[in-house]
Amino acid sequence: MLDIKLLRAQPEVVVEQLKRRNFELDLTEFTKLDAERRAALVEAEQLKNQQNTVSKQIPALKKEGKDVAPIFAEMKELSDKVKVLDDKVRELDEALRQIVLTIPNIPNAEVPDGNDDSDNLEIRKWGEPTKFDFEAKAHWDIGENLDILDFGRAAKITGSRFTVYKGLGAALERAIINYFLTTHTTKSGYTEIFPPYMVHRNSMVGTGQLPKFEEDAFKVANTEYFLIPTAEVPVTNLHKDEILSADQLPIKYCAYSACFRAEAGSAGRDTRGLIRQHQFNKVELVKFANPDTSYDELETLTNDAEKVLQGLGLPYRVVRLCSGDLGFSSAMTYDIEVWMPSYGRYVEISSCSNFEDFQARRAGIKFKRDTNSKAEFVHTLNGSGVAVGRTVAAILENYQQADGSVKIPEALVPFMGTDLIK
RNA sequence: GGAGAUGUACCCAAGUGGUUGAAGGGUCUGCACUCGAAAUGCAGUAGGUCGGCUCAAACCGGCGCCAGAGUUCAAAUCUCUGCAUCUCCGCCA
Repeated sequence: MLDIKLLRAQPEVVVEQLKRRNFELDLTEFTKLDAERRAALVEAEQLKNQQNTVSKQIPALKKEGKDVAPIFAEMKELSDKVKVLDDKVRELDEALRQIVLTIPNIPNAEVPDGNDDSDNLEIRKWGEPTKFDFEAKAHWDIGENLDILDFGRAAKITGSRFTVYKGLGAALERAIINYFLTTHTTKSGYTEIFPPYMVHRNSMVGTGQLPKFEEDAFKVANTEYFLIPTAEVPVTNLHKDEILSADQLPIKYCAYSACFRAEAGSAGRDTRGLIRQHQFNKVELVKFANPDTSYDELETLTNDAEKVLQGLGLPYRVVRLCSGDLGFSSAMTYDIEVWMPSYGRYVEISSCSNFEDFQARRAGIKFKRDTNSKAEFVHTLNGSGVAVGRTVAAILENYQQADGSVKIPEALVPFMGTDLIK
């Protein structure tokens, strides 16, 4: 959520900044409602002040035996007026909130201008795209040939965009989760969280999935709960409505969770294999940072995510998303893209973002520089560290052998108990 | 799922309709005393949020006793709904 004071004071600046992400912001309705709200609020507050003043005198007047009936009649009128005005303010508040909640974050100045992912800026590359002296297969074929992935039976028991992992396939998924969490907690200083997989509406609003993108989420029938699309939602909301102290920052959490996405609007895209599923596993990194250093924290967070890909020996590159490709809540995002031989290109495996105070304002997450200073919003950051299913896909494809077997990256062998799937 | 109880500030806790601007402790902070600390004394410890006036601060006002709705001239206090916690029962991994 943007600062309402900024929308008031410099609307033209906000409109200009949001054009960079191809978002046309029309503030006429906002400005009108905001002025109405303040007028009604000031009037209501003046009347309430009058109510309070008179109410305080009533016990004394009663004691003196004065007739208070005429005063009560007057106060009744006042009270009715206040009720009308309060209702009006409440309605306007809600209307304004709905407007502000659907305005995306302002891109950071360092974000390159652009329309879509073709305008993203490559920052660095690690490793070289894998070369094969035989005809390389796609991971869905490798997985089915080795009898470790079963898309057909997953479709039978649930539907499309689900996968059954079997045998060493299931073991590989589990080993990767374990390797990621172990690395982040022991090498990079993150505290592990295991969160609920369902959250209420307010949490989804706090991180920015709602109200705008409800169609992307799974809502649990007969409840007001949503299946989490990422551990970002419960983990960021851990500190909702809290005031932290500066010496706690940065707070660094990592969390494994299953993630659930409706994938509305992506019909026909990535229909084969593990790339785009309704349910997938992910280890997420989340930081709560002092605004002064949040961009340094974004760099280290991205590096922490890269670390696990380096450990697995998977070639990747890091791109800075252009303004048009930026997510709703983000001020700046680095995507980490792993080399996927079947696609013949790099494919997103992690998205690391600084949301600045956009989520913190929605969720009420603040900190104090010291005991006497005013509470300020923290900056929140997160990134995948990294997507597990896509890692399985990348390992199957990049480590496949001519005989159809797949070597296990050395770092995973202790977690797998074997160095080969055949 | 059933029955009962509870929800007041950083913590404990008083408060059954009006001068509550929420008692009293604890904690913490400052000051005094002290070489320093402890003890003691004094002071502060309701922050936050939304507004007004402002470059800003100061100042002034609205809200605030889990959340929301209601009754009333007036609600921490009465009523309803929801949420959370605790105890017991049922069920269950």
